[in-house]
Amino acid sequence: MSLRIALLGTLAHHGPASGYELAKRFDASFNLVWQAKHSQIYPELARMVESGAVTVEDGGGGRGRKVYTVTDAGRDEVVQWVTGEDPYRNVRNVTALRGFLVTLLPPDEAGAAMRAEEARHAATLAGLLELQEEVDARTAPDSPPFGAYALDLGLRTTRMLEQWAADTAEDLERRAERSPLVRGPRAPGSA
Amino acid sequence: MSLRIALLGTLAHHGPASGYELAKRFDASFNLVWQAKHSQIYPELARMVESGAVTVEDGGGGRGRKVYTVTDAGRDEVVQWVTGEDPYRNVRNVTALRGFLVTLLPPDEAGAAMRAEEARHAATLAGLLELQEEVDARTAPDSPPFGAYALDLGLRTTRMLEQWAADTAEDLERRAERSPLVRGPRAPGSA
DNA sequence: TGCGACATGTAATAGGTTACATGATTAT
DNA sequence: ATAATCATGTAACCTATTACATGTCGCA
Repeated sequence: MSLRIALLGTLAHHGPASGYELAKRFDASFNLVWQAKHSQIYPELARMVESGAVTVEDGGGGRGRKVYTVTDAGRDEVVQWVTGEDPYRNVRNVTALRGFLVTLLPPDEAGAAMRAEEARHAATLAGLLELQEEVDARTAPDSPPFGAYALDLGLRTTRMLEQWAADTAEDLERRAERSPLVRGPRAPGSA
Repeated sequence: MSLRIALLGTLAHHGPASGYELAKRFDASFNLVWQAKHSQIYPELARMVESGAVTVEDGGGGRGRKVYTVTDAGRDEVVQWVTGEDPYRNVRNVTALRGFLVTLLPPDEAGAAMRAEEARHAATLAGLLELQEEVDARTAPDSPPFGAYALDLGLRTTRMLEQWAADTAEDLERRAERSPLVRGPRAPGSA
């Protein structure tokens, strides 16, 4: 259901677009937030035309370009979704799974695994900061914060993940140093 | 593929269990990290028996209880996965989507939506803290940090989300103050 | 005897990825 | 000409959720 919202939302933000353009947007800037392949997008657009959330026009060019525009009903759907309560609760947290399973390794190997995790997040952070600079450069200072909140969230998330990996690695390293027998305080950051 | 790892991991942590017990674990403490219904777990267990990652024994009781145990090969698979590089990159971030779409609302409504988001995260945090206390109470101080790193990550994530929602709400409220005349909910195609 | 917890499965459907298939336009 | 990009679609397959279906055991 949320792919539909994501599509309607981007159409509302950036104006009418073709399925192809939407697919590219999901591959690029929107990639932090949501992902979708064209094979998923095209049928969804067809369904949305059927239900009246968008309209189609022939946009000429290529092999018959189709341009989609949000209707008032579609816009309403988005507003309803943003305002409404969360029906969401699907967690598939690979990082947490790793953090959970890392205790199956001997402490020194576990520490190394977490250092690798830390490095991955550091690399992601660098990429995001670059993206932010790029966005900042071509955005007027007074313009509305389209996408800026999501980018901010991405940065915060990555920094948090990096810090967690570092702290967890440190804890594991302390355990490895102290003795081959596992002992000691619980995870860092526990209040 | 990761459901398999999650199952093998819990079997390695807590020892042999039935599909029913695993399903309950996914419903309770493991819920922060991963989710799975029994209808997904039973077939996966059958597949794992076939590939030799686990073994089955008849556990008697009920209507033919089956107890599953990890093999060395299964344990190896988990270690390989934890140690290995990430092939993961599937983002379906409902919170970020909300943050992205909230700019479609007039500033005051957007601020209210973000305050609601903040409250949701605050409630989650309260639940997690309760869980942590509960876990602490029945865990010996010397025991290894099984699951503690994942719980720590859950707490950090929720705190970060709550803070982000609060900061975003504040920003939106500032903007609403500055331009008290409500613009329509339609964003006229950015430019 | 009837309910709730224990226990296992299948079927239908929805959501998502990879691979297959086609064709026009533009730049080298 | 031929490769890249624009452009749209379908099919096969995997993953995940909801609903259906069955049966045992213990307890009130």
